[in-house]
Amino acid sequence: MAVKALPVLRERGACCDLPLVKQSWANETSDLMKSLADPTRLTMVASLWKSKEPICICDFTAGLGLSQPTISHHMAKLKAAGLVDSEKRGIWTYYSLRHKLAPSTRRILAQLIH
Amino acid sequence: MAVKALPVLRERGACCDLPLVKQSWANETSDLMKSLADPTRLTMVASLWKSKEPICICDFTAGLGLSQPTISHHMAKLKAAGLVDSEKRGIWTYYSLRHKLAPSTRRILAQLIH
DNA sequence: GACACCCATCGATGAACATCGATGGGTTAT
DNA sequence: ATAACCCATCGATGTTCATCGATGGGTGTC
Repeated sequence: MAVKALPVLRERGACCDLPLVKQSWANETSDLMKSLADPTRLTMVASLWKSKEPICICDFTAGLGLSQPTISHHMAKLKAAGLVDSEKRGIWTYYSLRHKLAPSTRRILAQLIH
Repeated sequence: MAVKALPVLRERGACCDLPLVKQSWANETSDLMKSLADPTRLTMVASLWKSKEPICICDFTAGLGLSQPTISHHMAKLKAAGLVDSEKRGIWTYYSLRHKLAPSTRRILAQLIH
């Protein structure tokens, strides 16, 4: 117990420099994460990503075992996040991945889904 | 208004086939997204990612303007998600990105942060 | 030993979210 | 026109989450 080479300063914020990250980036990215932080929405996005063909809400209600308002609610969140487009074909409203998706967002989804 | 060629089926789940995604994947991935769905935690992870040097909690409290319990709480979530390691050096507890991070998780973070 | 300090945990509070039932607009078939 | 059907919105409810203050265990310093 003779030699000690550990930092023993006792002032807050004096032990190292914290590289503060730009706040706008953190806010925007956390919004994207929030929209994907749900198994139902993740399954929706992954299905749309893989199918490359629009899918209507009625199929999600049948496939996921949730009520139609719930599915619609999740879709509204994905749409608010700019991840999906909606298109009305005859009776049904079809959803698909947004065409003009930001390249960074597309790369994130590519890593997420597979 | 003579010819119409639109799909007019009227049964749920009859218009297309939904490729159901494996549930375990959705649950695990949504857990990861949840741990990242917060500006404070995102800033923490990004700072650790860039610094490549352990950072102590006291610096986060000073740099982010939050109370120490709040920072500790967020760190506990990141640790529960397997994203960070903690190491005690003298007085302070230092946090760093987990060494044995899954390659897929590492790729996701790489796309997220820059 | 006595004190100062860092950090994790607990309890409480207020906000945000997921889910559902019910309602209503819009469209197609009879 | 009437009925049937898809979908979005609204209200309500139970749950989860973020934040803080207070407490307590460790660990150095005097």
